[in-house]
Amino acid sequence: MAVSEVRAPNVNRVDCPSRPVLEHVTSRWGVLVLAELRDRPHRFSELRRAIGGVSEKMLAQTLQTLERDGFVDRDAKPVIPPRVDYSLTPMGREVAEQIWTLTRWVEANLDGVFAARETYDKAR
Amino acid sequence: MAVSEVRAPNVNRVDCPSRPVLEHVTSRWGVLVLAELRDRPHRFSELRRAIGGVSEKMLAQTLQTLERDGFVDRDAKPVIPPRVDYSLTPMGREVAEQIWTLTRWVEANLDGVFAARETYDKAR
DNA sequence: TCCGTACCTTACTTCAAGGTGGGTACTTAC
DNA sequence: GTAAGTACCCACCTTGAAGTAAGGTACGGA
Repeated sequence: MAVSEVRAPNVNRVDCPSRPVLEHVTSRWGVLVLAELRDRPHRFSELRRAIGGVSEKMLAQTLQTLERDGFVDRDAKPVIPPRVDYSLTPMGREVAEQIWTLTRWVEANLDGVFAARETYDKAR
Repeated sequence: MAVSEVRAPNVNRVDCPSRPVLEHVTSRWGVLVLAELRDRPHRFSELRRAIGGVSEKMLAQTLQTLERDGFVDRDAKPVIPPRVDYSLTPMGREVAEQIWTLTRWVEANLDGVFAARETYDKAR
């Protein structure tokens, strides 16, 4: 074994660097961006129109974070008017697939959640 | 077709009720709680010790939200001192499985993320 | 008698997420 | 000529999420 012990990443550790990464992909807008880019690349304003309620600021911020982490590829063409295409990297495609499954699951099981809430609320 | 059109749930809609649900399961502590409960039921303070950095307040709040949505089952035994066991409902087990896969994926791909960040940061 | 454990709740405070509105630089459509 | 689209960045301010701290209860042990 090596002299310096290399700790395996563990999200349960307060200071584990995997925490922020997980938070980026599960963030409010991160989830929706990844799910949306799953089926095809989008331009900035296309994404903005597709995802209801995102402000330009938050969309730009979210895309930057995801790009920095290596999930999103940004392709800026030096033309006027500006044209920027966002797509998933191979790594991004893997997470997006999982996120997408999760979003579809939630959509499909909404009724179950509502039923649970009714039971819960009636019990008090 | 029926007279009243029933819109299918769509996370991309601002007002779609699936949004909050998705936010609950992908919330900072929600993710970690679900992942932790995946392998076995936990008591409150067990969870608190397992998940680094949660305050009692946030853990209680997170558990309540997940219970109300029907993902977590709360079993409070009327004994002194209080004993409360938290476990996953069948619905909860389905999401937890996905969340768990995601967390493992992130842990396993941390190096890829770091590499991407280095490339990104050096480019400016 | 006071500490410690277990499972919370409430009040107070802080900090970051997010919204708003402005600016840029250029083009096409009205 | 003026408005709108494109893809942002920047500064300001509000809101809500989260942290901190303390209280509450019923007991068991020192």
